[in-house]
Amino acid sequence: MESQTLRTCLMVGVFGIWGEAQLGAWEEMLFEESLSPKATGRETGEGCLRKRPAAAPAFCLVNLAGLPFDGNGVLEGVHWTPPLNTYVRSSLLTQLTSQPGTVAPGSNVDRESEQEADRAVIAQYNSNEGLPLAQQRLKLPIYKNRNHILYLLEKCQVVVIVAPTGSGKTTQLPQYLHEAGWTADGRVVACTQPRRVAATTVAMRVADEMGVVLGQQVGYTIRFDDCTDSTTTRIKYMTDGMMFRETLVDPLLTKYSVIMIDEAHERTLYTDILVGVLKKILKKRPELRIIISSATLDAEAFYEFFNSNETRDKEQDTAVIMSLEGRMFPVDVLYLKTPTSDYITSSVETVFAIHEREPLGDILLFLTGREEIDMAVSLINERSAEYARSGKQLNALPIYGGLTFEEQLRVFEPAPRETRKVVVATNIAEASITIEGISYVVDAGFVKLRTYDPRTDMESLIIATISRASAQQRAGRAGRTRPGKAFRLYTEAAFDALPDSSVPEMQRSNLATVVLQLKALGIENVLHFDFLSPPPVSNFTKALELLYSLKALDDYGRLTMPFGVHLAEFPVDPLLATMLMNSLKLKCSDDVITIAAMLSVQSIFVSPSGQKGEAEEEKRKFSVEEGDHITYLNVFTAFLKASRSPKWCFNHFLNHKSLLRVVNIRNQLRRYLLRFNMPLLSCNGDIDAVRKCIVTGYFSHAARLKPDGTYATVLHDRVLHIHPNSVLFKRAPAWVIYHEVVETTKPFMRDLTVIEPEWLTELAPHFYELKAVR
DNA sequence: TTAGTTCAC
Repeated sequence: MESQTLRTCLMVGVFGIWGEAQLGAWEEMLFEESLSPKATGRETGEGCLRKRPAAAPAFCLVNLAGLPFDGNGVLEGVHWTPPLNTYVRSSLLTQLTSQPGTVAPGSNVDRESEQEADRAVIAQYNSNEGLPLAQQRLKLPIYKNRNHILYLLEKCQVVVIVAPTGSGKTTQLPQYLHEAGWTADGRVVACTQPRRVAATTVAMRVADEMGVVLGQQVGYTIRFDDCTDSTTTRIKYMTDGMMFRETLVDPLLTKYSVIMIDEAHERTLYTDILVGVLKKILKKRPELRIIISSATLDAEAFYEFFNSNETRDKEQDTAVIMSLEGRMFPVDVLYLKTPTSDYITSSVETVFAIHEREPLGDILLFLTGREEIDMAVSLINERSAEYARSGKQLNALPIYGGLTFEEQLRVFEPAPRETRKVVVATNIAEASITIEGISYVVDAGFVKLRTYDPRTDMESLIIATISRASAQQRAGRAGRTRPGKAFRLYTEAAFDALPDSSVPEMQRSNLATVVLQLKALGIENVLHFDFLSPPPVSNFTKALELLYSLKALDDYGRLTMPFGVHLAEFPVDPLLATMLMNSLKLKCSDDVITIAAMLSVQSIFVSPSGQKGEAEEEKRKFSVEEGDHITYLNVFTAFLKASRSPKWCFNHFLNHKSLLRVVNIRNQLRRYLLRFNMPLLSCNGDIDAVRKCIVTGYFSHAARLKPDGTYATVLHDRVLHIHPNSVLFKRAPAWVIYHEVVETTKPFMRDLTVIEPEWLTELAPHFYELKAVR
């Protein structure tokens, strides 16, 4: 039935009357913390994240063309003296003065580069390679601090270690702890990493150094890959997400004697949650030791967060900061004398200026996204043709997350003789991957950042200025193998005005998962949870409302049994998990886990530049008018029918690795359903059952077509557009539900399914009601 | 007409 003829529209039910006052009342009534009875009283910082205007020209115009660098032109040389607090500065100074002798073995694995953990590790330079491992260990900068660190750990519950990349902290500290007896009596030393690749490669390195089999005394745990032995493993590397998962099983993490949170300065979501949870655990387990390892800033914040000494006697501090030197070569930093308004042009000019004036060495250029990178790459390569006769060519190569693994690999190949390599990268080259041979860094000073607006539940990608910590990290990329130079496309004054560090992910995220998992951990009063940087209250309000509407929380804000408890266990987004939980009723669990797994993986469809037309054509073969979710179902079914063939994927412009990952995730989700006593049921062609099941999770993400061709959300009447990647892009269904909204140039709905409006009131009567318009 | 980067046994 045509919905408009019903003369009805859908109205928001329950949540129209919900305000923050109501929530406040909730809070007083019922939340009680199970781990620690003491509320902190810490204020939550609402509005911590301010949106910056897109592509904000922080600088005004200057033309760099052909101007020399050294003193008499636009760029002036400034030695690297970042305005840091004293202990960090002292460590940096040692770093600068330390002899550029060798590359620490630890640094090889500190920041490995790879797209998937199952791929071969990219080989990196290690001038100590000829030495036996034991001797290499003694050469590390951290070695001379070994006993001091161990002493501090005896004395204090928390040691904050400030150590730059290459100090050896990640590989050495857990070994020192093991040697010093912290792993006696079956106890385990753990070290968490923000990235899967780091966890696996560091574990391999350490197993090597200790001469043991990986998975025995030394192991790692990441999603889908537990390479540990419950009885023999003493040193365990793991992702921070996995460590948090462990708290759900063993809230006091009793088997660990020391937990090291590595790369804490990155302030990822899970790092921040863990830090808060660990603070609680410390109160219950005075014998537990925590090492927070941070590359640069933030050390003071961690120290203050953990130090529970209320006297003025420093001797009674429960936390201490210790700084270590790194093993890096000096990097000269040069700033623009006057700002630029066009950082892309400026960056290209700078690349050529380096090429003409500086000795051999590759260049790494940081921009914000694919569009900018592709433009810069073609500008550089075009102009480089002019150098063809002189034999001194430039070869520009792009790298960003959206490229296939093979395309990414190209930046690791050494440039041909007489050619200088220019790697044009997103933030991916700041921490995730390391390219050897880089001597010059050009830093435009911007990054694309995800932000979250709780009012509309929308995420946006905005271009923002980087932090000083980021700028420093980027500059450091020039000094990995020999002294280098960093050219910052902003003034020194602009650098000084940058924030110390970027806003932690925790403060710019949808908190539904965080709230759900904290509650599963027994922390009822999530608003008063002791966060290192508390998120805005409105983000919590939104998350609590959402979980209530999914029926994961009851009227008292407690997890419902068993629904909410199961929801928290699923390693997927709560909306997705709800869809899975409801799939039994609608008899389509077998199909819905496929869809959930497909949505958990990015870039199923491949669209190589130059073959866009063919790729579109192939995609159309799988497309159905019901929308993207059912299209994904088609793709996966066809993939299985084609026996998971890589060639078949290649021919149909599908990402084989992504689809294999889907198989993996799908199996994992299936295990969860079976554990919850939910048998796998196939819809047997009843696609409507699948669509309805999607609605049971995503009813709040409903939108309807307006006469002008745009869409409006049912909830807030927000204007939305169909994302160009959607199979529904050129169609105009009257009612849709969407998986997510991403605001780039416009607010786009990504991953859509066509629905009947009646389904909303049928499947979510607590949320929607029908109301006559006239 | 479009894409920062991660993570979850």
